[in-house]
Amino acid sequence: MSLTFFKSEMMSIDTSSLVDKVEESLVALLRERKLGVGDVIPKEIELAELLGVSRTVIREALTRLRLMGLIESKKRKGSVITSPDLFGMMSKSMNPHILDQDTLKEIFELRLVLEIGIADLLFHRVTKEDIDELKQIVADEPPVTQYHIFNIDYEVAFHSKLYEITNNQTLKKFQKMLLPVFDYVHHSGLLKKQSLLRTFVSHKDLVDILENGNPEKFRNGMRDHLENHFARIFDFS
Amino acid sequence: MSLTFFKSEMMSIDTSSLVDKVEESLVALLRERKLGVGDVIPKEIELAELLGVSRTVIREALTRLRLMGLIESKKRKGSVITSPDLFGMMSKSMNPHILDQDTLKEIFELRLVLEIGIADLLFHRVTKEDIDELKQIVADEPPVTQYHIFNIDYEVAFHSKLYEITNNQTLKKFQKMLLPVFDYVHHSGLLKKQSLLRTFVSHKDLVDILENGNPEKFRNGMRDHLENHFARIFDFS
DNA sequence: ATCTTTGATATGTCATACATAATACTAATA
DNA sequence: TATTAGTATTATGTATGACATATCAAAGAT
Repeated sequence: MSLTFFKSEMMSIDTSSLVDKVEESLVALLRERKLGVGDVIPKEIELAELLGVSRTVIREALTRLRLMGLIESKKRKGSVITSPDLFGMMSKSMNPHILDQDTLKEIFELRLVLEIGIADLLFHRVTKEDIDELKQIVADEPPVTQYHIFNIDYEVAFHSKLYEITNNQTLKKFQKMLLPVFDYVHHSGLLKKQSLLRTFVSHKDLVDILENGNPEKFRNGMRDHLENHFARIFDFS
Repeated sequence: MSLTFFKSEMMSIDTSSLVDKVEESLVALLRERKLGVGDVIPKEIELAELLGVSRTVIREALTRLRLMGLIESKKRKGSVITSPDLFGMMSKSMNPHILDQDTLKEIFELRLVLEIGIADLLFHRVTKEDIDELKQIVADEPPVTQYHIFNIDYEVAFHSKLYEITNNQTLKKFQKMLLPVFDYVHHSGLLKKQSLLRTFVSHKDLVDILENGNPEKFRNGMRDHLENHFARIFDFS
């Protein structure tokens, strides 16, 4: 037998634990039985018998599903299937103090990408009320000084509202999760200091574009509005 | 005592389970002790004693951390802290068959947002080799017919390469995770059928823009390239 | 008929024992 | 001496049984 044979054999050895397999089995089971949101799944002991493992393993597997937001467990009632919260879990590990620097910077970039990319969604879904609300937010902002020192609260309020307008909950949750990281990176020494070269497209300008312009203009406006951040990214390396 | 008193009492009752608390305690513990990637954490029994709970509870809590990608457990060695894989967990629940329709559509949108938003990253980081590779991919594609029936494989190859050029691993992983969902939504009856109105900006056009144009042109080009998808989204509701 | 109590039930927690795999240590062999 | 084979140790993985607790439902009291 050749060495490569052994290697391929080695590679194919199942390194997953029992719980891993049970987890898969459970997901498969749910799909098989076409169980949807709201349906209760068999109780732990039954599952243990069905799959031929101990309740401990079942419980660990169920814990994972619960963690994924796939099920919710209630005493006496059992576990019911719920619509998975994609970001519920993720947000727990989205801790700036734990993430490494590279990832942090990448998340910073990700936010910029999103803000520019949502232009079309915005224009298609924005309402008169949204425009009014944005105007109100802008009106409440302190006057922009020459040095463009922005208040993080107003910054968040404005951009959060934009995500809201997209009417895309997934996107909204995603942004909410990214926020603390963005804030952290912004204030940490991870990126080059702000250059403050010139005055950029303001929030007010963006609202104007959203009201009277088109997606293309908005993308360019947003790109310019974020120039400060982009400059910090690109200057770093 | 008034009713509202009772109500507020009720509300403030901690509904979280022991495991929930232990989980928080553990994360706090790690941060407190300033444990970084690679450090081993105390063994399960020690943690059980330290926090005054059974090993079962500790294990469930550790399972969660492991699931978050915060730690890795090895027999005999114990558990060591790892750099959390933000999307490792998420990708498990990113199962088209499990997600509800609204979320699926939102993810579909998310992909479009990303592709348009990455223009600046692309232009800042693209190399001559990348351009060549893209040209090669395009050259291998079958001729685009009038009806714009695209082959999903070539589609994926091209767009994946774009994400690669951004040199943003987080973004890349994110895209990889979104792919199956996008594919699923594309083929499912969730969205309106393709309208096939006209010929759009092709992959080749995009490469040209990336080579000779600027971010703004690329964003517009990509927007046009994706017009088909956007039309399906916006026509739905 | 309504409220209270009680009991049944399924998950939550605990304790213990054993299995398994990876490492460290020891001893045998060249 | 160095290398290998075997053995012991150790921490996680799995199994089992017991009890705690919360919730629902039915029986019972008002």
